Amino acid sequence: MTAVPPPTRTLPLIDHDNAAPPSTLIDVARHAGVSPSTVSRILNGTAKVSEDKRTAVMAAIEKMHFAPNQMAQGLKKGRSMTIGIVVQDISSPFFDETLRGVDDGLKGTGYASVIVSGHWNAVEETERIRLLLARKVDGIILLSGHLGDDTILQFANQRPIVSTGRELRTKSALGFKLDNENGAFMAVRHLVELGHRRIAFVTGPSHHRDADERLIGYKRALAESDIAYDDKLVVGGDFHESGGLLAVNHLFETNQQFTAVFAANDLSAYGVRLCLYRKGIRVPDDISLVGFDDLPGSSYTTPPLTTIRQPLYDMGRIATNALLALINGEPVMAQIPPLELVVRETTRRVR
Amino acid sequence: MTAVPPPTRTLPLIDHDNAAPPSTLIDVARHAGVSPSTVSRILNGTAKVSEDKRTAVMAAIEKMHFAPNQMAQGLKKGRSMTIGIVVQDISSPFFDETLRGVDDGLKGTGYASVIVSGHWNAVEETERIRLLLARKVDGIILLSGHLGDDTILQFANQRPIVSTGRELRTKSALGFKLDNENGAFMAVRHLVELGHRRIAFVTGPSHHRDADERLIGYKRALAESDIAYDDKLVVGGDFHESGGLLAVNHLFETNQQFTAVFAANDLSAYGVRLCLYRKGIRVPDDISLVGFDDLPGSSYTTPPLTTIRQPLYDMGRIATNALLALINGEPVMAQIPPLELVVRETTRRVR
DNA sequence: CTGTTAGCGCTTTCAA
DNA sequence: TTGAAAGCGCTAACAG
Repeated sequence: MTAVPPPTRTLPLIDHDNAAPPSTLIDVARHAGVSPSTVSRILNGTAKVSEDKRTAVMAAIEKMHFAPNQMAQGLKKGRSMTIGIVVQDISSPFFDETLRGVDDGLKGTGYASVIVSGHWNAVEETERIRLLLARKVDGIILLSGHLGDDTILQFANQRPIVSTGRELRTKSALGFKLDNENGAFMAVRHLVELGHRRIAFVTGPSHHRDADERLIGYKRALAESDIAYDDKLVVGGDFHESGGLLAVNHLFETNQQFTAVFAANDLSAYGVRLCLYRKGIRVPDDISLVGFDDLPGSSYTTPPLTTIRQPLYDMGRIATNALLALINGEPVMAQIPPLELVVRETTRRVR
Repeated sequence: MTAVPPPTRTLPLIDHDNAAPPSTLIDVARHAGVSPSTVSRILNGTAKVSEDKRTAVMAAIEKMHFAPNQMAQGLKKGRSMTIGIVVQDISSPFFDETLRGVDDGLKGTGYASVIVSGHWNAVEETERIRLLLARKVDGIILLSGHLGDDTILQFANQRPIVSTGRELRTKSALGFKLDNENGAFMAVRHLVELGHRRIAFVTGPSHHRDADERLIGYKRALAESDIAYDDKLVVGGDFHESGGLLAVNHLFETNQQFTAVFAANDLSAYGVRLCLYRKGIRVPDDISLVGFDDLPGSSYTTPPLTTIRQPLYDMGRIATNALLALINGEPVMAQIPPLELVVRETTRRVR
């Protein structure tokens, strides 16, 4: 027997399976008997390549299950084919709808997205954007951000950014927003037209831009209808169900009289709805209710919710197209659909 | 005047702004008067570095706003610090909760995730996994996948994979599932204990593993309660609200008698609820209703939904921890919490 | 403790 | 049309 010195490292043989060694472009080249550049050219259509070499290469690629290493490609080309998305809440139907739009907008472009959450907080948001930038994302979409325009602009000269919830337009940054004030105006106006005059308002989180604008719209609608503003009818919510429930509870505890409530978003409205149910108050027979957002679930509440529809999905698509345009240095144009009142079954004429 | 030849390329000067040129590690080294390796060592804590050099480097990093290029790092180290998540629906409260768990599990690890959707379809799912692999993700989490175990295993020898909804355990793949059958059993059992004997079942999509198992649980509960199985009480849904609504509608159209309905998931239950509302049937007074999932919204439906709680968030965390362990070659152990019945207000004793 | 050197896997001049 | 060679930004031996 020949004494072969055993390898010094003990490999867990059992672990090997049929582990396919990830093949590289060089492997393919070797296998096909051509140079790496030729393979690259075929992959990218960068130059004309003779038919026989092409087929040889294709065969090798097929056989070796080769797929170019995107990190290497990215490093070389300076493009990661990845965009970053900053949301505020990783699990909220609100952001979901928008993300669906983004996803569809990215379809077929070769781009993938990494989603991070700013958790409704400027510090964390900044942090996350830094991370995305270090990952060399090719662009960033900011959904309902909490940053100042100046900060955005700062970041935007590293990578293009498009942001919802703000007006902005430079060579590398685009922002667009919906008319929250007018949306709220429409909601309250609808209620007024049904004869309501004591209309409560469940606000969003304090200092939240959208929420504040909705409050303004509420006030304006009252003013234009010659209804005196009563701040005891305005009660604090937090854009969540629990906030809405607590808010209306508070209204009852302080003995307010009202025939309708307008909630700053649909989630709050759901909470309001539950509170009313608990008190045995019928919707819309006793009290009318209007939300804001038109979440996918809002057509299936009991009863289906009257609300202001935000074009969430479209915003995702539009933001994506705009970002792609910015990245490619193409002209951007963003035509965003307006808010609209969706009358379902939680509102009715006051008796 | 000296005639200076104009540059051949016309640069859009206006575009330049204060564009900070992304600095590299080499820039930092030069700036601090040390070698690149020293900078790298400081960044990675790979070796001891004298205090003065360290401070010089830190200063340079600070000053130049340097952040290491992750693509270069990744290429070199063979780790992208990115994991891939495959969901089936980019905007569903079901996946959201799980994603939140994943997100929390990743917190502080330096990993980011790219989320892709298989759209409930094996072909697309395979395609997406290929994409993730080409992106050199360090591991993959598969949520409610549609692939066969063999396919998973195949992929798993490129990168570790953990999957929900299947039992699996190799060196590079882990799968775990909840006991859907037992969950359904508990739901129906609860109804039976309340005196119900005519219990309708709204199924999930056909050939969907979880859905099928829930049907089996439904049947078993009936059998063990000596209630004859009546297939006219079992009607097809699709895990969406609309399916639930249509299903119950069908029940009425075919004149079935029943006092309770068990929906294969919460979304279906919402649809059932709406159908009942439209018919003027009270829940739970006239008909009891049980769902499956316990989505975040289910405690705010009207009335709050009795359902089988899936530990969605925990599954996300557990899957993440397991994947991280697989990636690092550590031993994995997954202790998953059980399903449980959450009794809320859509069920009551039959009169 | 620190600098030099050689790549990671790919693309892209530059010549031929 | 095709190959050789340089290099994207970083890390990891290997000397010193």
